[in-house]
Amino acid sequence: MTKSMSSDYSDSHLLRALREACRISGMRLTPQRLEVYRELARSEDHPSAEELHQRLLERMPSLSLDTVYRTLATFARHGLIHKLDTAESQGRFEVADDTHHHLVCSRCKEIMDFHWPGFDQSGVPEEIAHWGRIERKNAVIYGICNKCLKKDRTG
Amino acid sequence: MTKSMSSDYSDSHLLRALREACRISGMRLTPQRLEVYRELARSEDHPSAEELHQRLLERMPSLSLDTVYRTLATFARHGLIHKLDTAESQGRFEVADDTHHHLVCSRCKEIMDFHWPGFDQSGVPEEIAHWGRIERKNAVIYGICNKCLKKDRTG
DNA sequence: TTCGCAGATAGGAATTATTATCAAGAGGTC
DNA sequence: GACCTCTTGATAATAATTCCTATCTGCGAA
Repeated sequence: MTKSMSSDYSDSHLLRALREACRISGMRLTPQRLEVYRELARSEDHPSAEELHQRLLERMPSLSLDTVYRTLATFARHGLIHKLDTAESQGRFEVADDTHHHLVCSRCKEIMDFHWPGFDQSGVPEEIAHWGRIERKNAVIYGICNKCLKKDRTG
Repeated sequence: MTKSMSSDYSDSHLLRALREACRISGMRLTPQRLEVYRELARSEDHPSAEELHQRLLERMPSLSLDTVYRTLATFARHGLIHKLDTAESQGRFEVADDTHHHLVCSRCKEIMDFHWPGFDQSGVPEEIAHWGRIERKNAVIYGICNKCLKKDRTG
């Protein structure tokens, strides 16, 4: 959807981002990391670690699944990739009472609820108006909470 | 946050919703289900199946973890509760290239990307303006895609 | 260019989360 | 109250993810 043409042009632009991130954060650019990143960048779907591993095995027969997991975690930590937020998660639950949204601290992982009537009342973008029957919509906001920010400063 | 006072009043209103859902869908109202629901309703946090099970063991020492899992799945199927959508999921990934959002078919589970500049450009509600440093926000829309709707009609 | 080492990898084993199986038990309708 | 079917508990099985450790390597310093 998003990256409808992963041309050489856009590939290299993503690879530049990767190199840049490595340089800045001191993260090493290993062949494994490069390949994981390229495979993910060229994927039109939203693969799991397992799926990426399968796809990469042809090119890198010795690549271990664990490395894929670790690499993805590393990339996510540096903001190069996102883990999707779409339930079927490793379950956390709440009663479906009033509609609200979630604020997640990416440091301490605490989840806070908040209300957002403006969002609730807005429709959905034209682009998806004819996709099917819409049932509900939910916003998730990520950041770092004051508690964790303070720890940074003092600790 | 949301249910700041789980008073008897609001408890009973939720329990009514549960009874009603049971009546409509033919789902049986067992003591286990009642307790799982009540415990979740009174929880201020967002417990996992494991956590709920722990909390309930005091009251129902013979309650099995499996039952908690099954009950939560049943409730979710009937829309009585939600599984949260906040990453730390059972990983699906994508490169953090352009910002986009996700459309999930609750029937076939397919995930589609879409763009929503109006949402991207809107700020965040006053309520959370001082929570900490906001890094990004993401919308997830649930529904049933045309493909699945069509299957319903023909199949 | 070469060297050294902190950080990265492979491979398998261990954990953790979740589901399936199945016999026994209990809602709810008549 | 009896019956039928859906649920439960216990245990086993599977899936997803992380740990362990010996070995290797990217890359900054010399």
